[in-house]
Amino acid sequence: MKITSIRCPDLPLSRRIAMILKQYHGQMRKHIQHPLAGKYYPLLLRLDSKAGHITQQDLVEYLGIDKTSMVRIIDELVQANLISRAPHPADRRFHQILLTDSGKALIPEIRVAINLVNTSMMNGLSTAESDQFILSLQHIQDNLNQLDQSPNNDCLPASLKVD
Amino acid sequence: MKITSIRCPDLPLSRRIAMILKQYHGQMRKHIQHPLAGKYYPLLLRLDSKAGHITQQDLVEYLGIDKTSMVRIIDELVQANLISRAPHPADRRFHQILLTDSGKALIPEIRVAINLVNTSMMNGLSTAESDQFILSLQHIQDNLNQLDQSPNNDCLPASLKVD
DNA sequence: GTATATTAGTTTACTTTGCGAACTGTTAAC
DNA sequence: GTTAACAGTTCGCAAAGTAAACTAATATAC
Repeated sequence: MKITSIRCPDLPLSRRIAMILKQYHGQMRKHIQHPLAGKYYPLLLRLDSKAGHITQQDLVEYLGIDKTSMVRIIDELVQANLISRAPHPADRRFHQILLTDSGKALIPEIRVAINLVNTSMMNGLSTAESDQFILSLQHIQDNLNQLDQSPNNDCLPASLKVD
Repeated sequence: MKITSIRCPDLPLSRRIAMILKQYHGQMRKHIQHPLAGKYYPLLLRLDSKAGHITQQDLVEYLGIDKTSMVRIIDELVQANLISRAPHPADRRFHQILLTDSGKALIPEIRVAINLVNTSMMNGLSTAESDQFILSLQHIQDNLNQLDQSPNNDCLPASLKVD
């Protein structure tokens, strides 16, 4: 894949965001040696920060992916010996998902990669601007989540919607 | 899907962007009647704005998707009578992709939906803030594109992986 | 001018991913 | 104890990306 990055001033917002996301993932994969870690670093980070109190369902909600896909991912990571399933002491329906030592060993590299990619992509923005950018992102996410939850007069012909 | 939007202050940037993108697409689909238009509105918009001078390869580069997927999408849209393939007068390898009248008829609704979703998601941000947000997005995209193009061994924390 | 290489688009086959439905095992509600 | 709800699994399907081989048309080299 060589193409990319024709200057497109009239790019719709969603296209721009999608391209950013794609590039971001590509950069992360480039800067993390272990291919599974490059692919599933948000999951591994989550396991690291919430050590021992994460179930598959938690991950499904946190990562916003399908539970059947989650089973596949967990299987893959277990087989690669990066994580393990353990029975939950209080409720045997749950599986605790835990980082193995090999998994934990990957965390520092992941954090380095995130810092590198984040600072690279913010290059040229002032700290005030990049801070504001993050805040706006959170704000936008909140707005969209609210839209999603409101019963939402599906498709009003034109500009009738609440907001 | 009921879950979503657990407050995750430590959400990695890529996750946050991915969730925004997902929600955005969902909103667009909700506000555009025609399911194909809801799915492929960036393509249709592109055809509208560059009327008559777009080939499949152009769209592949613009949208950043695979050329075999592009064939499928074009086939689907042709069959739905929203676009048509026409031979290029100067070079018969090219196919001009054109909006049909039915396709053109969808454009206003798409523009309304984009305006609606964009303003909804920017709700609560000042105009200065949302302007700055768009600028930052463009800046970030440029930064990531440059990273992608440079041969890039920036920081090899571990063993040198050229690519 | 002919041979070769390149390009746009297509086809085929493979893989990945998400999703719905049905299933097991476990806990909660009554 | 029966029933409902939930976590996780399995299966089958559909959508979407990828890679390789292919056709047709054009460009380049000689």
